[in-house]
Amino acid sequence: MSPDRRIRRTQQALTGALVELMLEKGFDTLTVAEIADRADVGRSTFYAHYADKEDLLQGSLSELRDGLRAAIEDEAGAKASHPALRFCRPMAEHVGDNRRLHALFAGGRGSGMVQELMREMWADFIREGWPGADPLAVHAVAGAFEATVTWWLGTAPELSAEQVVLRFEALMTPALSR
Amino acid sequence: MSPDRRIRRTQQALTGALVELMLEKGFDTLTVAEIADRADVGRSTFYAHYADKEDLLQGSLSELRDGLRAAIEDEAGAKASHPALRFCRPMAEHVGDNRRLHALFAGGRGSGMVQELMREMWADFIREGWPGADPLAVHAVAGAFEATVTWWLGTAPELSAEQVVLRFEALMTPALSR
DNA sequence: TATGTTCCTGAACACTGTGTTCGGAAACAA
DNA sequence: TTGTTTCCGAACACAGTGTTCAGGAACATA
Repeated sequence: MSPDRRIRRTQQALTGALVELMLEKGFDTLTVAEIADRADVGRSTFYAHYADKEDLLQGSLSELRDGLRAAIEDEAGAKASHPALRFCRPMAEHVGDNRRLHALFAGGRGSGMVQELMREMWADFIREGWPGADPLAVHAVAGAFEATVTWWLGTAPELSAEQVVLRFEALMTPALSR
Repeated sequence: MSPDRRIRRTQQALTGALVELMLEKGFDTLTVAEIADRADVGRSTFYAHYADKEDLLQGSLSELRDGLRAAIEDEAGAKASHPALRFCRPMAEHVGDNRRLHALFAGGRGSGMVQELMREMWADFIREGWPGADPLAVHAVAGAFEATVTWWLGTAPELSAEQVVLRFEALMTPALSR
């Protein structure tokens, strides 16, 4: 991709350090010096590549997003009680397998921006499985799912992904098939 | 309430300035100096009353919350398709009448903390109208409502509160009455 | 392998915002 | 009036940001 290997090295190190540190202490309290240190990169080098923390996050996010989307679409053939909810099961399983990561996304620790992007992504998934959907319904379902995940990870972590999916589908299916 | 009038004056001025400024430019970019200036209060005085921005917000929030709750409970007798949704109509009307305020709450501009508290408050309302409710369902409905309001104010502001309520109730009622 | 370009580095700098301290002036309750 | 409490503003130390620059290292190319 990148012509110069040094650029690739540096950027990979920085995004890697960002993810590591976000898992350890969230995004808001992170400093640029901290990220550069962890990446073993000079602080001035950071600014040669990114304008600020948010800029780096933005860049890293599309990667994470693509990875997530791939992980979901692997199991896209799954059956669901309503096509709009096809995303639920693979997504819930991904959440269950990467709880710390998703706690960052769903909870408030991910800098707002992450949260917004995740919600938008969920809305996309719903739209894909549900052509011609009412936009109000799409956002309502996305919000319901996000809140459910947040509640799951924060308050009822003993539940399995399967249990959450079943209860969520049982709740939302009647709303969608009217 | 307060023994000393100066304390009351100062704290009222500060919370007032906070709300004003939050409406103008959100919470995150606010500085303590800015708040103190707007309140016409010395910066050191600010720190004599509050540890930091968040502390002041916390204090102001319970007021706002109480005001909101009162505004809702005035119209608590309203009919709804399901008791758990009784909060929707008065809340949506309050949102419609105070769009700038709620755009702060629902959107990401309110510092995360606000957002969390609002969601918790919505969950409370739902629980009150729906004793013995499944906690997953409560959070799902609260999340759905929050996302709906965010979508409304951000993407479809031309809708009236009445329209939003009708569509939201039509969507969620089948989910709740099973 | 030699050459010219590009990138990385570390230190320095100016700047903004934070939170604390303190002595004198003003407002307060009694 | 008197003694207490609060307010003020200026000063201070500190942490983080974003920029600049000169020298050295890594690179692509021929």
